[in-house]
Order: sequence, then C-alpha cells, then structure tokens
Amino acid sequence: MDTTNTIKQLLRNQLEALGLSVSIEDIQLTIPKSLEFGDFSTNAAMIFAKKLNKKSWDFALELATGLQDPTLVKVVAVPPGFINFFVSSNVYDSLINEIYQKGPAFGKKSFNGKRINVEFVSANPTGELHLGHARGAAVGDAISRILENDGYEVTREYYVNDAGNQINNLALSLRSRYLDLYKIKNVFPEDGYHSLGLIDIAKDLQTKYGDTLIHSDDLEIFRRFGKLAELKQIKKVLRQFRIKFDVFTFETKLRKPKLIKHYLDLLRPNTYVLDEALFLKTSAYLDDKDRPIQKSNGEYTYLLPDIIYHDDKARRGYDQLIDVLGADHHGYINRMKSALMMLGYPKDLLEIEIIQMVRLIKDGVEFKMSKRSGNAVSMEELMNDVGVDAVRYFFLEKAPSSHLDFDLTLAMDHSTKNPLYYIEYAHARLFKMIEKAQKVITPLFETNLLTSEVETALLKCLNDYKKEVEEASRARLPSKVTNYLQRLSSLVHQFYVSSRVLGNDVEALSRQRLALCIATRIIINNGLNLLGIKAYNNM
RNA sequence: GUUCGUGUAGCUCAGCUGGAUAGAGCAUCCCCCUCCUAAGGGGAAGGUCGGGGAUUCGAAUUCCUCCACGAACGCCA
Repeated sequence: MDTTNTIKQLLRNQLEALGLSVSIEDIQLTIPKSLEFGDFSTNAAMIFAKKLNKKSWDFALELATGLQDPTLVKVVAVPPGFINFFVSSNVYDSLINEIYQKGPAFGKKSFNGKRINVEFVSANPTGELHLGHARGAAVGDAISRILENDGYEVTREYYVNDAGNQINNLALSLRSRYLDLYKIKNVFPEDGYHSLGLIDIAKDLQTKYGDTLIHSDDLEIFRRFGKLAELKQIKKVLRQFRIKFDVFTFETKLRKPKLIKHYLDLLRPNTYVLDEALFLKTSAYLDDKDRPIQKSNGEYTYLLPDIIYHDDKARRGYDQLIDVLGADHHGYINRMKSALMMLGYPKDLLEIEIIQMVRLIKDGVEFKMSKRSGNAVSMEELMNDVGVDAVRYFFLEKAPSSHLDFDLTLAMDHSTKNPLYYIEYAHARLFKMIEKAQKVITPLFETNLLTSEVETALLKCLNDYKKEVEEASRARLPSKVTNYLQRLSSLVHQFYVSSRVLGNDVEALSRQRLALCIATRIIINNGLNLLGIKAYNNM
C-alpha cells in the first residue's frame, strides 16, 4: 500500500474512533505548496468538525494525536485546522543526483508523439518590426521552447501576407522613392510607408535596374523587390533575436485560382450571397455574425486565403495549431475557428494566444507608436539599445494577456533596476564559486546535512522546477518560468550570504553545499534557456 | 451597445484548477563587506485584493451584478 492510502486509512480509522463514519473517497490528502507544511496535508478536520459540532481547530488537535504509523516521522495539527504529515527526510538525494547527471537535459521530456505548429510574428513585409512584434516574437519563441522541453515537436512558422492592399501600397511607395532618386515629380501614396529603409531599398533597386523602371507601369517588379527586401530585413532582425523560423508560408502561394475555386466549392454549403458579396455563415458556429469571403467587386477578402492557410497547416498533420496574435486580431478568433469547423476540424484544433498591447513610456509619459511616424521605436533599435536578453525578459515576465508598459528610459538605462540582472547575478555568483571550490573539494551529492531553512527551501525549489515548467507548457505562460527563476535566485542570494561553501568545520557539509550549488546553477541555466536568454558566467 | 482582456502596496506587476501570515521589484527609512562577486543580504514602513452580493468550514481565486480602463467589432489584413 502506498503512503497516500496508508494515511487515508489511518484517518478513516481515527475518525471512526471519534464517532464519525466516512468513506476513504471523502478524505482529501494533498501535497502542500510549502515545505513547512510537510509531505502530505489534509483538511479533514475542517470538513468534518461541523458534523460533530466541534471547532475545526479543536477537532484537528484531537484527530492528530491519535494518528501514528511507522511510516510517519511527524504528524502535526496547524491552525486553522490542517493536519500535516511528514514522511521522510532525505528525499532530495536522488533529485540532486538526477540534476547533476542530466545537466542541460534535466526536466526535458522525450518526444511524446505530438506535433504543434506555432505561428507568430507574421508581420506584413512592408516595413520594420516594431514593439508589438517584439513582444509576439519573444512570447512565440518562448512558448515554442517550453513546448519542446515538454516533449512536443514544434514547428515555428511565419505567415507572409504578401498579397492585397498593403503590398500595393508598398509597391507604390517604393516606386515613389525610386522616382525621387531621379528627381522625377510624383505623388507619394496617401497610405504609403514612410520608413527610411524604403529609400535604401529604392537605391538597391536603382543599382539593379538602373533607370529602366522609370516609365514602367507594371507594379509587379516593385512589389516583388520591395517585399523580398523587407522580408530579408525582418529575418535579419529575428535572427539577431535568436529566432529561426522553420517555415515561411506566402499568401501569394495560396491565392492560386485553382485552390481558391476548390475551397469555394468546399465552403459553398456554408455561404450565401448578399449585395453581390459572398458571405460565410460563421455565425452558425462560434461567430456573432457572418463574414464576407468575396467582395462585391469579385476580389477575395483576407479570410479566404487565411482559411486555406489554416487548412494547409492542419493537413500537415499537427495535433495543435497555435497562433500568437496581437490584441487587434481579437475578432479573428471565432471566425477562423468557425471556418475550420466547417472543414470538419475539432473546435480546439486552433488555439489563439492574444498578446495585449505594449504601451511605450518615455521620460514618464506615454507616446503613441505609429507604423508611419518616423519616431516609432523599432524592434531592432530596442534590441541594440537594451540587449536581446533584457528585451526578451521584459516581454516574458508578464502574462501576455496583460497590457505592458515598456519604460524605455528605464530599459535603455543599463542599470541594476533590470530584474534580469538579479537572476544573471545569481548564476554568475554560483558559477565562480563552483569553479573556485572544485579546486579544493569534490561535490558530495547527498543532502542529509543541508537542513537550514534556506537550504531546505532551495532544495524544495529545485524540486519544483519540473512542475513549474510543465505548468508553463500547459498554460502557455512563459511568465511562470520567469517568476520561478526570480524565486530561485532570491534563495540563491540568501544561501550565498548565509551559508559558506568553503571553510566549514565539517568537510561533508562543504561538499554537500557545493553539490547543491552545482545543481542550482544547472537549473537556472536550463530555465533561462527556455526563455531564449543566455546565462553568463561572470558579471 | 456587444464580445474579450485588465483592475492586488506610492509605481510596475506575481499569485487565480478555493486553503495556512496576500508576495516580489522599484521608490522611502535603518542596519550588514578582515572572509566564495554588496549588481547582494537583513529589517522597517506600505493593502477595504475596484464596489456590492452569492456559494463554502474557508474566496484575491468560483458565480452574479455594478463601476473604471484598454482592445476588437470594415466588402482592411
């Protein structure tokens, strides 16, 4: 019989002795969050006290005194009426050993047979990536890393919207810049893209084609050249941010007449014509109203290629599709899910993670970011000024669903206010100390001497790693990992100050503490790796 | 108006599959380097967990309702 059942049985017997007959199933035994509450805990006294007309606390004391078993080291009642069970003491030996043996692989699960596609960033190739994209990039990549760690095979995908109005605007803007180079009078498009990068692209165009395009009415060459140049720049920035996409899917590849026709036929039963436009009956599923897929002028809306795209992803055999999208795509969720349901997919094949807005604060005041204005801060600029590690950390430490104030003044100031330094410092301290200590002693991977409050807490925290990382994967919340690392680092600093590794009277204590440091450093390193943040050996 | 998100310390936010004294960073005040990195540690102060109601032995957490802020509600993508 396992410990849980032993304790439950014990409780049942004791309750009976006190005049209450309950079944085993009604007894709740949990593993407490905090170490001080023992290995198991029950709320039985609080639940059953009322039946005997007793106070929870009195009843807990009464109940606890009768609970004895060879497997139990200690049984205590605590206000307001919990009864805590302590089973054994040296449970952490195997943990420390496992962390040391597995190193970077500790906590990483083997392939569970499930494949997940994570689509993120997917910015239109019409200009620079901005802050919102940076947040999406950090979150999408961290979620991917966390899922991989949890045993999933992950494909990172970028959808390139290279058809439609925005690309025409890009082409027109580029042509205008190109004509400017020849001092030819022209009108910059009203919704054109003002980024300075476009002028450089125009120059490249000039280098390649000379003046042969001046009288060309064909926009196609401007479209192609412009989008590829923009995409190249985007990829460069993402690479610098340590993100490599596995798949780029182009909207133009999905806008093939044959494909469109095929999908129109497929969706036909779910459509109707209104005012010469073709509407998809998404409201029959999850949406609050129907959505047009073909305009009255015969053009298709973005929705149709997007449906084709999602079906394309689904057909590639993923068990789960995740889209990481900005808050402005909020209304998109139900219409895309509805469309996929029409094609016969389950409701939750597609999961959409909405990333809330980033508000930019500079010198204490908000300034609006605009795609057009020259003073919007780009992702590249941010990365160069703040550093990749810090940018990632800033964006990951808060849940994606909460609005984020990005304080530029603070971030660009390389100061100690940066919460990432706290973790990095803990890592560097451990690293240097381990390096030093290993010249004198060898680690002993046992824990019987590690009994101080901070040592016990540290062991417990290391033990939590797997659980936290699993939770982060399940909830798609990288912030669980940043929070965990903060907590762990705090314990590291406390430990560092209070518990010297070298120079103890008892050599075994030094050696066990060294082993604890080695294990802890590995965990910090592994945790940071899940966030795409580098761990440094000195600061 | 509808849908979604958010409301927790002076500020920025954790905590939310109900549980034990509601936590951290920054800011303020006081201590701690002859000794493994003081980018650190210890302590003080700071809270009607937006308001109200319900369920429960127990609610920041679940449910209802109201308020405030943000986002989306286009034959744009």
